[in-house]
Amino acid sequence: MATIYDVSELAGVSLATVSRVMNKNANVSDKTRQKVLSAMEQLGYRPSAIAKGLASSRSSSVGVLISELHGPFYGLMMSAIETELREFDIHAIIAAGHSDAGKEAESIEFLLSRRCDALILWVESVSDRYLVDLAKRGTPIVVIGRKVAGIARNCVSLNNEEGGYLAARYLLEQGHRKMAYIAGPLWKHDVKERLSGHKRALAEYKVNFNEKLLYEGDYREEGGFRGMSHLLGLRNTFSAVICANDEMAAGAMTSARDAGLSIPEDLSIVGFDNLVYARYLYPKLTTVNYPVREMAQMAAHWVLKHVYGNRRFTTTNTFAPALVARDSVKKVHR
Amino acid sequence: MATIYDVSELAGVSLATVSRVMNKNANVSDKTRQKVLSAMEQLGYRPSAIAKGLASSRSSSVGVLISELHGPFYGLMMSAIETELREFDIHAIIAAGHSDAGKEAESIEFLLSRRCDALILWVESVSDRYLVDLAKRGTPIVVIGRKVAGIARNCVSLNNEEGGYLAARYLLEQGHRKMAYIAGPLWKHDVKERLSGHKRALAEYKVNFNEKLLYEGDYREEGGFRGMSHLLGLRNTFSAVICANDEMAAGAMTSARDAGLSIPEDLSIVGFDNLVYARYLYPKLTTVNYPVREMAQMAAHWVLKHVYGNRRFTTTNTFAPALVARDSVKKVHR
DNA sequence: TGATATTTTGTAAGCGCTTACATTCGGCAT
DNA sequence: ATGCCGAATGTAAGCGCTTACAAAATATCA
Repeated sequence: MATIYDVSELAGVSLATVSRVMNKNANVSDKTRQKVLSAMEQLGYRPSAIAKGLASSRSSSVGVLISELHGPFYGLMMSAIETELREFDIHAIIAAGHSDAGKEAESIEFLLSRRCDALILWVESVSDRYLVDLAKRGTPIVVIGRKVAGIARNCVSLNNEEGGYLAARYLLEQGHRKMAYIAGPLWKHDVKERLSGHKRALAEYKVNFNEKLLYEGDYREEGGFRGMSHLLGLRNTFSAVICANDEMAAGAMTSARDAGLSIPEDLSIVGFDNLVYARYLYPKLTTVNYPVREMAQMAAHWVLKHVYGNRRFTTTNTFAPALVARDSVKKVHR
Repeated sequence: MATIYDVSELAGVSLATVSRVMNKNANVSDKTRQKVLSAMEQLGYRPSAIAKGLASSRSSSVGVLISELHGPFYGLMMSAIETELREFDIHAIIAAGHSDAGKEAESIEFLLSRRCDALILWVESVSDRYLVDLAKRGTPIVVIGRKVAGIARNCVSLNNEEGGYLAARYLLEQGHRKMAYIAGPLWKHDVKERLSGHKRALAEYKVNFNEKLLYEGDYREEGGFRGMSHLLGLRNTFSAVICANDEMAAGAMTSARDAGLSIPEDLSIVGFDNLVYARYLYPKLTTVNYPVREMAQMAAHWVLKHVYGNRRFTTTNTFAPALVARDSVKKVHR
């Protein structure tokens, strides 16, 4: 592969000049620029990002850590970040944390060893403390989906509590009083927040929260399926179930149907996230919108602004959820 | 950030020795190794992947190009590749090609400039010729999901024709004779192959292929939705529709239902890919399995074996689809 | 026209590692 | 002691760029 030396030789100029035209930087006369450009062309020259990174201590890459590389939620997030960054020739180096503190930390170290200029992190297991310390280590970080005290300005988060509240309130408004709740893994921050919003709405309507009707799922279809099966096996009755995310809602619907129930006639269901496919489920899922794309873009903009000095962006730290009413909830007359 | 110099100084040894213990290479006495290790520990030293790459002309990274960063299909692929590679401390640098020849080529150049040790490519728009030339440029490549003449040994592909055949034959066996077909973008290789397998099955059963009942979709829910709406508006009748992938099947189901049809009673549907969520659709989708994960792993193994010299892997180039019968097809008695 | 300001170009010293080669160190046979 | 040999360690030359700083070329103006 051709190097900058080859180019400089063929063009009959010095190294520095070639470097200058590459970086469209300084003053280079048109004549030399042309010579260099055509030499590059002839040689099929591609600058080595590696050498460039070493010399400039700028890797033009930002590390992105998410829980999983698959899944509609992270997929969208990743995609949005990549798109924003790519426009500025910044590359996203993507790693998975698998919701495990050890792996999350390991992935972060990995990204750091890659000398990323900044890190965008969706982390669930690592402690607030760890993140605060990390932020001090020099590489700028932005935490997405979580609000960490002490580095709040580096966080882009959703008001999950409000989301949980909205879902429950909607159901209450529709007349439901007995509802089950399929949560995500209870140790996760957002899971707890959604649940507490849920309880707040119940309290507001003076209805009791029934612990028996709470199931701890896994945020995946499978967990929703099992959760619903479990709930249906109970002696308690309920007219609606709230799932802490859409994937579990999909699984729950399948399970309910397997049990012979029809939705929403026999049972109303609400999800959370508003994934693309929520509107292709049957019936179309009523859910709470999680503005992932916007948040991901915001994280990218933060980096573009604070790390790469692009002044055109303004940043916000918190986002609001919103209820999206579709067909999976029936109004009940009491 | 601490460098190798800092470590060597603190440990009181030379650069080379530090490098040796990092690479668990040559003969280093236990005593020195310990000194070095503890110096690293003290300094919180992380070797710079960048400097290492420059010096060794090995980046320990492989470029992965897929069409989109989101979407269940690519997500799974990416995830599987990353998992396999990571185990050997090789990192995947992921880029999106957006099914556009220009962007695909650009992304490839990008990955090349990053000096990836190898490339795993899911490309749809770039020509066979381009790929053959690319393979000659030095960086080893493996093409996934497509069989390119001339570099067949570097390809990991699925027999799409067979998949199309299986879907159609299944429907024929169930007694269906009038079927519609919602294809993907017709310029894509796999789309054409699936369609031709479809036609082969029809021919075998002496059933005419009705061009009117062919709709060109976009491989996404949206396209399936529109395709179904279009087909239902036709004067022709049909008892089943085959969608060239599961996402379109999901959209098609929604549209059919919006039109008041129930599935599979009024209309049978078959998908392709067997995405995770196929079994959470209602009714559970009958589809053709695409062994993405296995294929992705195979691509990773190929690289591990041929590029990084890991002899433990054996490689296969072609994979077979298989029909997964679930609930979206009704048997018709004729 | 000559002196000075301004552009344009070149020189060379890194950036943080790897690695071929040279050197040193012990241990052992003689 | 002497000499040899393999193992352990050190030396130094890159890898392909960037970037002060210096030098040369050109423009500007009295």
